[in-house]
Parts: sequence; structure tokens; C-alpha cells
Amino acid sequence: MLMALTNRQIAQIFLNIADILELQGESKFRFLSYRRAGEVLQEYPRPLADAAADNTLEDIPGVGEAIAAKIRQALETGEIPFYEKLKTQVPLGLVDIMNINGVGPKKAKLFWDQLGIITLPDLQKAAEASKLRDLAGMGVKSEQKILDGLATLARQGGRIPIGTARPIADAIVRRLQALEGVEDIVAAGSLRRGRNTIGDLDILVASESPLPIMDAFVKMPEVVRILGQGDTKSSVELDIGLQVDLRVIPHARWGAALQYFTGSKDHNIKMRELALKKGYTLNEYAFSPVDQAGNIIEDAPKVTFASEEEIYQFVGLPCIPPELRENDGEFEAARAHRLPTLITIDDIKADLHMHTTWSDGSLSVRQMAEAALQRGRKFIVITDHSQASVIANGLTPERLLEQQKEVRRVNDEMSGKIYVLHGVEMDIKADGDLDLPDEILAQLDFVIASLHFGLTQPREQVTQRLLTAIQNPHVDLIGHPTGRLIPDRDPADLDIERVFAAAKASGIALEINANPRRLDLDAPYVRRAIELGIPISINTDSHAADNMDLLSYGITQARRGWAEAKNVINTWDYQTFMAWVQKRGK
DNA sequence: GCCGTTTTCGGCCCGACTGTTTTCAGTCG
Repeated sequence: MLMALTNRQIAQIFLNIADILELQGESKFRFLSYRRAGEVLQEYPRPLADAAADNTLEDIPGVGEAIAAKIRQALETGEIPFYEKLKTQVPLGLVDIMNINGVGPKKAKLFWDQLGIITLPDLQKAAEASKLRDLAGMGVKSEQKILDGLATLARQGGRIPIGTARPIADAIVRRLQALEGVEDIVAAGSLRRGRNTIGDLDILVASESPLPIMDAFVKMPEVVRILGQGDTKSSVELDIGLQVDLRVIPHARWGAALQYFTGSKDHNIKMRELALKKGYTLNEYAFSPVDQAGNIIEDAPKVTFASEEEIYQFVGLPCIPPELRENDGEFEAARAHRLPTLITIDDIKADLHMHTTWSDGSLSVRQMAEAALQRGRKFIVITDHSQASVIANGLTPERLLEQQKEVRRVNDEMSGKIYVLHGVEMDIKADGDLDLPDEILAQLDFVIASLHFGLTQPREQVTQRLLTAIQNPHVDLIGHPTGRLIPDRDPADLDIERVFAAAKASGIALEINANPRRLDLDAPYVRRAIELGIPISINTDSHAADNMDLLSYGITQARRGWAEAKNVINTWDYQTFMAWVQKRGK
């Protein structure tokens, strides 16, 4: 029996193919095609088997005839002969070696050819034995840089969650902002686009005097290593293994710089192509007129802008919000004037998922209501855990009904300043049963059903559990549907299209859990759910007052999923919301 | 290998910094 390859596994194969082809000196356009396909497939929301079945593989951007054929091979046989052949020509360990900062295809090949190095430990040993410094183009400094890079890789191992990165970025921004000569400052890059995880921080500063700012930057206390320091650009590594890049530019060129350093890379490539069609080359500073051959016309004036809006306007487009800049349909939508009016945090009126001291929260019902009121919420639902979550002190039916009295009392006490509703976050048990009987659920204002255990069950089993919950008429929302935790727990292996189909049929809402460790649903799924007309709900799952401030992460995720206010039930007023839950069979 | 408001063929984004070099290749974002 063949084990089906996941989208991510197939994507990784294409990324590896790209690295191997690059190392072999293949045409850059060829290996870049494989890399782009790999990157796109990592994010593709549908199972590739489904796309193969309905013949839409080649509709995926970056996937043409050749790559579609290879995806089919992977799905049908579990391997791609072309990839198997490449692996006999180039050891796969070289792909890891190319991931070291400062080592690219040329160096990796050099180490392999000259010293037979094919794994990270091989490289470590050779560097420690001072064997790298005598190779052509190498020296003592390069050798040390590789040892540093190996240490970084071991310490950090990849991207960090946005919930960790954003506070660090905010702190750096606040510190640099206080310096003389800083006219403007922003954290750009994948942080500004709101990605779930951040590879490194890109800080952009507008100033006429970069040097003192660079100096203060590289001397920040948490800096353990200076990776580079130039006139306009510096890079450092922080104690937690995070790389931070600083760019300083004059304010008159802020627009192009901000656009450029926000990315994504693919989005920017597209922007430059659009500029070229208008007869300009675009870099991080300005549009420069080019001649027929594509050479910059030296004496022609360059076009600079202070705002991003003007950059987009110059290529004939409305400004594309940072969260959409992934070259994933946003240019087509912009050209057709069909960009979504993305939801903002000000659209949110309610938080429908929160815990109190009745289960594993740290505040009372009353205290949570006051904290929510303080943050401008118009209504909330108290949704403590149900009995199966023993560790979280989950509620038995008796305690749940006991709690309801308190919730009703608090609602009265708040006298309309904020409405406090009573619900539950009910477990979908590992055996597939729901944790509370229908006659209890029927007495609640709002019911969330969530998977907390058995997340590693086989696809059919875990999917069926969610379907059971979705088809129960008392359940209104599926909480954190895939159960993933960033960065350490993979999502459950759901047949997500079946989940969506069932949700669509039952009219249930799906959650974007705003906690930055969850951010579940992920943005591509949000976009797909919205396409299908499934209501989305953004909630903080708060266990304490300050958890409510994590809402912005959920909003960002919704925006990345192209969500408008109308797609999100938390934007409804109290009466509309109550009418919806009552119509659902209460 | 992908792709098309100039194209189904002939293009395919751009600059900063480093380390090793005497003018630049490699790497990165």
C-alpha cells in the first residue's frame, strides 16, 4: 500500500530539485522555476490529488506542463524519477550545506569536489581542522564565517513564530525611534505581511544621517554578532539566533524602499516587470527610465515617491495591502479593481471564545467581561472547557448549568454596556463522540466544538470526528480547526475539502484562533473557506485579560486570507448575531 | 521550466556587502 505524499512533501522535493540543479550549474531560469513551484505548492490549500483529479494542476501559478507531470508521478507512484536520478548525481546533504548563511551552490560544490564534504558534520570537521581556508577563493575569515553559520543553524533551526518576532521588532523600533535624525521607521518584510513565522527582521529607517543609526543598531545589547555593516545596510544576529537587517534611506525615497523591503520577493519581481513594461526599471530607490535595450538612460530624471500608494499608482494599480503581496492573484484582482476591502480590527464587535476560572482561565466571568468592555467589545461568549478536558478542569453538565446562572447575573450587572453570553468549548473526544449531550447543548447560547486530543489519528478517523461535530445542529463554530501549534505541532491530517463541504452545508462557522501559537485556520484555508461562502469567526481564546490583545494577530491572518468584514461573524451587531444563532436551531 | 494588454518563442528583477581579489565572484535578500 502506497503512502500518499502530502503537499508539503511534494513541495520539498521541488525545492530540493531546485537546489541540486543550481549546484549543477543549470540555467538559472530552470532552477528558479522549480523553486517557485515548490514555494507555491507549500501554500496550496487543496490536496494536490484533488487538483490532479479535476485537471487543474496547471492552473496553479508556477506549475506548467512539466511540473504538473512530475506532481502526477509523485501522487501515483510516491516518487519522481527525475528527482531520484538527481539524487544519484548529487548527495542530498549538499542541500543542507547550502542552507548555511554564506554558503551557496558554488561553495558547496567546491567543498564537495575538493574535500568530499557531503554532510553538515563533514563540513564542521573540515572547518575546525582549518582545511577550508586554503581552497580557492576561501580564507581564514570565510572559514570562520562558516563555523558561525553552522552554530547559528544549530542554535536556531529555522523561522520563529510571529508572536515572538513582533514584540522584538517593536522593541527595536522603539529604541531606534528615539535616536536623533530618525524621521520614520517601520518593521517591513514578512513581519509586515503578517506571515505566521518570520525568517529575519527587516527594519527600515528614513534619515539623512545613516551612520550614527547604524552604529547604535550594531551596538544593541542583544546583538551577539555583526554580520555586515555598510553605508546604508547593516545586519546583526541577536542572542536568540534571529537575524535583523537595517536599511537607512532618505525620506524622499520612502515609497519605493518600503514597497521593496516589504516584499514578497515574487510580488516584487512582478512589480519590476510591470515597471519595465512602462519603460522604467524599479529598484529600492526609484523608477529609472530605460532605453529599448533595457539600459538606464543616465541623464533622464529618476522618479521617486514618498509613499507606497504612489509607487503602485505609477504602474497603474491601486495600492495592494501588504498582507496580499504574495504574487498569488493580487495583481489580477488589482487590475480588475476587485481587491477586497480587508477587515480591520475596528470592525470587530465580539469575542466568541474565552475561558474563566471555571475551567483553566485566570479571571472570573465578571473580570473577563470588564476586560472585554475596556477593549471596546460589544458582546462576548464565555466558553469554558467541557469535562473531557480534565487537565483544564473542564465542566460537567452540572457545573456548566451552574455557571450559566453566574453568566446571566453578570450580564444583568453589566446592564447593556456589554452583553455576556453563555457557551462552551466542547471537546470532540478521541473516539468521535461529542463531550456533552444535545439536551445540555440546547440550553446554551453558543457552542464551539474543538479537537484537543487524537490529533495524530489517520485522516479518515480525525476527519470523521470533525464531521460529526459539524453536523450536530447545536454546534455553531469549530474552534482552531486543524489543531496545529506553531512551531511544534503539525496540523491534524484532515480531508479539508470534506470539512469545508460539510461546513458549507450546515452553515457553521470556522474559527481563526488569534493566538499567535495557533493562527488556525491558516490563511490559504481562510481564503478557500471564504470562496466557498463559509462564515469565519476570529477569536482570542483568552485565558487572561491581556490575551484579548492578541486579536490583532487573528485580524492579520484573516487579511492574509482576503477576508472582508462581511465574511466574519464577529463584525455583526448583537441582534444580528443572536438572530443567526437562533436560526441555527436554538 | 514558465508564461503572454507587444510574444506559443524568447524572454525571464536588482542592488549591497564581503572576502578575496587587484576588478570581481559569490551570496543574500
